[in-house]
Amino acid sequence: MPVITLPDNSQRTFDHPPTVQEVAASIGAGLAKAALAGKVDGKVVDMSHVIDADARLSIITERDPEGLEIIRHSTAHLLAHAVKQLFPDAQVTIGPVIEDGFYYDFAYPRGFTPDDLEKIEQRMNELAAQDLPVARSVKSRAEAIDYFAGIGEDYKARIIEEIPAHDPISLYGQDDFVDLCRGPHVPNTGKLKAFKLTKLAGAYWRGDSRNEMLQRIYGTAWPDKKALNAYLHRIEEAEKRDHRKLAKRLDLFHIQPEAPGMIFWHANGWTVYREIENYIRSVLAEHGYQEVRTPQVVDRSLWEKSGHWEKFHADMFTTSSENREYAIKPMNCPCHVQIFNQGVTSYRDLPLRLAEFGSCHRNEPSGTLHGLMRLRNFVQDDAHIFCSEKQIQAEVSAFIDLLFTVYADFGFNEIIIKLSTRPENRVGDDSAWDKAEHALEKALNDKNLDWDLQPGEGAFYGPKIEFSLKDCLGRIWQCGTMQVDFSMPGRLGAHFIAEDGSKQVPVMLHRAILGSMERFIGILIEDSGGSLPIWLAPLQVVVMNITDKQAGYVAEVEEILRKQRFRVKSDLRNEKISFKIREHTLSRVPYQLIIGDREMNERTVAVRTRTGEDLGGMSLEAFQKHLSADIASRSRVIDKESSNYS
RNA sequence: GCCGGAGUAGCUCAGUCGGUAGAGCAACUGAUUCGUAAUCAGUAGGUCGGAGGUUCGAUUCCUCUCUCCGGCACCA
Repeated sequence: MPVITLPDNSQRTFDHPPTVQEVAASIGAGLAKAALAGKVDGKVVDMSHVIDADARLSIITERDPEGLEIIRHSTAHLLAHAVKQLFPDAQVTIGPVIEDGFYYDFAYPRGFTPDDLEKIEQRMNELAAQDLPVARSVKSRAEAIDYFAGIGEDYKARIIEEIPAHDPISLYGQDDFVDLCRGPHVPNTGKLKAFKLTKLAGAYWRGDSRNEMLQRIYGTAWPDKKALNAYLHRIEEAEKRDHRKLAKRLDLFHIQPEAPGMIFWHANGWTVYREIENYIRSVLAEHGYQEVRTPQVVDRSLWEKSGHWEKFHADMFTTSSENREYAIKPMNCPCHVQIFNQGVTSYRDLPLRLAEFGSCHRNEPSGTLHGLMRLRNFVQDDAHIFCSEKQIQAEVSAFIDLLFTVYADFGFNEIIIKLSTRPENRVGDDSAWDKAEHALEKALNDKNLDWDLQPGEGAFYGPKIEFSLKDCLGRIWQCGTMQVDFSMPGRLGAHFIAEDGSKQVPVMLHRAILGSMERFIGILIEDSGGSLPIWLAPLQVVVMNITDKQAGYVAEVEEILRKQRFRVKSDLRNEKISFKIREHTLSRVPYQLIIGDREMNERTVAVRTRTGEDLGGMSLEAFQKHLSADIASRSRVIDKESSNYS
């Protein structure tokens, strides 16, 4: 009879192969009640699972990560159950667990409405309250297909057809609802105590836009109401950091319908932009790049040679004049090759690093536009490194180091790295792709970085490493990139003379640190909640008087700071000091100087920060020193708590 | 592009038996000169995203369209 070893290494024996439920009950009634599943020799199984051999067992409750995942998965089933009861014509498809929740896709001729969502959630609550037992059963493939086809669940039948023939098909039933599922699931619906349906969306069947669109319902589920409410509160707070909302409050930029996907930068936002651009400029100069500038509008023939016209045509804006057809550049690379072609011929000139803050236009689909994150006109901190094959590894490696240094200056530590390999739609032969993919992979591994592979996601001319950051709601946006391209230089006639006198085609590395200036700024705004680090803050210091008497001294202080190139403004309005402080705190001005009779007479300033800290009185010289040091360190003066707007 | 939702004053929003629109904040004017997150009073401000249609009459009903928001697909 099986010997069960528990996590504390105690052992239990049974006179028959017990279920997980029985073992849990033998340990204690409380645990048996709290149990959601078992982990047998590392594999998560249902409570009803029979243990027929010696095994290590741990009981999973809602406190375990696996337990939470089971709750979410079972809640997805509960959702499908409720939908089938309310809308019998709807067909179920898939319902996986995702970060913080789950979704379920349904095939239904009309879209669900927000009203439907409420009814469905109501029904889910009723079904959970009934504490329905959830039972697992196993069918053969043929039986399962027959079963689902028989009840009109064509999508499920199609899913089963793709499961390898020898795998058993497990079904989970609760009340009148049966779903195909690998499991495991909670033992009964009463375990599902805290969930909420969050949004409705369309989603293509099997994620392919050539297929029909299904109705997706998203939801979130937690062990208890408290955790659910904490999650909802967290999302609410995160939404306040939305860069589009903060842009309005902080007067950074706007977008209007006449120019969808393009930014009208206001003075405040443009100050941030310029600071970042100049910072990158200095970094590039330090690392051996030359900045160049190339045309916006270029004849079609160049795009044909580069391959863009064929592979990227739908994404380009075109225009014509005097019988010539042009494209507004979607990328800078072909233009940089033109500069390379103007002179460089010797291997001694390589690697040649050409950088450009290149303004690119791409005709992105309307549904994709998203504030600063996804635009039709954006500027890349772009550069192309022309080098020999031997130099690739060192260049890629140096770039990765540079990128991490820069990101650290902006305070980003959590960087998501992915390697995207050859797509279906591509130029260049496979041996070139082999080399390019290998070079990138090696660079990542040499640095012991964690990265994920994204097969088929590379650019049409080469594979790429993507460096991504998350926005306030956890959406991932690609920022930096490094791409190895063995094709384009050759297509555009680039070559150099090697040591041995032979004519060779250079390799081209496409790389960007921030990616799109706009997107990076968007992320930065959300990450900082609007409290941009002082070196980027549009306004660094505001000087305020308490009464009209001090106006002269305030103007003097302002003038002194302005002459030193600090971004400073005075606020001489006839308002109470607390009113002014509130306003400038809400607009996230890092330093607020308060000047009353005392400061005026002593020729000092009283310093308050946007986080509400009172630094007390100090001489103007002392403040200037403090300010300079703060700016130079690029340290981030961020208080995420106090950057919440009510 | 596809599915769903939304578009009312500078901002945040109210306004469903269809009868030419309201609030708070901001702005402007006046009073107040007040030391660390909102002083008081008054004034002004809208072709209700745009175009058609139904109607005696449309912010409200219908159609088309633009933009935005959330997803999907695509991508920096």
